[in-house]
Amino acid sequence: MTGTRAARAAETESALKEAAKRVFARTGYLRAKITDITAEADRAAGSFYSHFDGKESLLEALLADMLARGDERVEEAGHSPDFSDPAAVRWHVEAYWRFVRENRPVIIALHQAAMVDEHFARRLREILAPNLHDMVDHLEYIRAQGTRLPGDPLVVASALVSLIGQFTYTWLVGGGEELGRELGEREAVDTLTAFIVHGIAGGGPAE
Amino acid sequence: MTGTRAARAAETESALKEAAKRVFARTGYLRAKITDITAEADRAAGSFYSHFDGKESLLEALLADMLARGDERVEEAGHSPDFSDPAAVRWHVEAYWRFVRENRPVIIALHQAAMVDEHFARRLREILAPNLHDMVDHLEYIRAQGTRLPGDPLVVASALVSLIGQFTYTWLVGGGEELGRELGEREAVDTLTAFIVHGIAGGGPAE
DNA sequence: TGTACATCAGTGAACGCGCGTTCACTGATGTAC
DNA sequence: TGTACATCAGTGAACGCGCGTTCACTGATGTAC
Repeated sequence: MTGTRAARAAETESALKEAAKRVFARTGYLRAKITDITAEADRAAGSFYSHFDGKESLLEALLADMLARGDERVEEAGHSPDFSDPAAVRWHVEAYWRFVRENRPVIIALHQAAMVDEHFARRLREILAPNLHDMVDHLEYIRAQGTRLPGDPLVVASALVSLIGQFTYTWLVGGGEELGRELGEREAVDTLTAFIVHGIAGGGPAE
Repeated sequence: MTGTRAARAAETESALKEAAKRVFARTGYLRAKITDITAEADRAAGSFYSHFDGKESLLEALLADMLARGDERVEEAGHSPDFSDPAAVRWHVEAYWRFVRENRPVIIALHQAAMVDEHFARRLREILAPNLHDMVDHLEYIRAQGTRLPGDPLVVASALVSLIGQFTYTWLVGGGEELGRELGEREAVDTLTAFIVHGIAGGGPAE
């Protein structure tokens, strides 16, 4: 029966990826040793190199998986460009919050890799760029409708991305234990949405 | 003449610290080798250990310097607790922006060290905590005045810290080249201030 | 003021640890005839 | 269907590179008398 070998290899590869995610979530990407990952996956050290060239190539594979799942999602969900509508803002905030929660280990790894490796710094920017430009479009849309923005659309968009990105990271990755409480999705999304809706449109209509 | 020896040692120690800052700004903290620092300072490798126990102890010394300078600053500058006044918000935004700009290498190093070393993760939180609690106080103040906040003061304060911290990091440390433009202090502070003032107070007075 | 000795900052070659990576080997699966 | 051989996934001990850290040494500064 052919295919057993390939199946065994695929199983090991996936075991290594799952193990890597657990190790990244526990120890972080930068501190994770190859042998930590193979041990967690119950394989010998050498096994790793039948599947990946190194830790970077493993992370690249995890990114590909994550983005593939993310893309399916985007297909299904259309969203309103009208940022004066709180529901449109909420859609973005919620999508990002869930994305980070569901991909915590890979997000952690990518952030850490980006600090040390120019390749992953670029990769991180590439991944965030569409989101940023989407925001710029939305902001230009409401400006055309007569809303006075707090600044240049690109600068305001980068403020939105900074806010949503770092807030989410703080509570979901940092865990928020250092802030002495937990924060549920509902409250997080509500607060960010209200803050952003008023923040970008609070200047009222331009005269 | 006594004191020459001590002076020489002090000069080397400070040369190592200055060199470290240049290396951290160029290569980052995590990638910086001890010998990169000693070479940059024009000293022999072994010299390093007459002054510091290792890279961590060097960073701790740089943090102490930074915080000492920061504390002088806080002494002189009183600030208004009334966050419905844009000037009060602006004061915070501007202070943080300048702090990061003036301490870029140490900020970079601290962020990177915090990713890998629990000690520096705690240190980073400790350094940001007073700022966070100051924000909480200001938010509770305006809420007592009748402003309806977008959420719980602690959560909103963490949003403010996230926004200001990440926005500043993006433009001053990332350099913003990836966003295709430069951003001056004036525009940065104006935009953040307007965004925040409306974001926290845009809900109007509570009924 | 001079001499003899002690101390100390700085040097840089050498050592050794940690960990990524290799590679000869095993046992199982697949192929040829 | 059976036998002989080839291929391949996985193993884990061993190798070796990079870099932090040490340490015997140098020359200058400080101290004692």
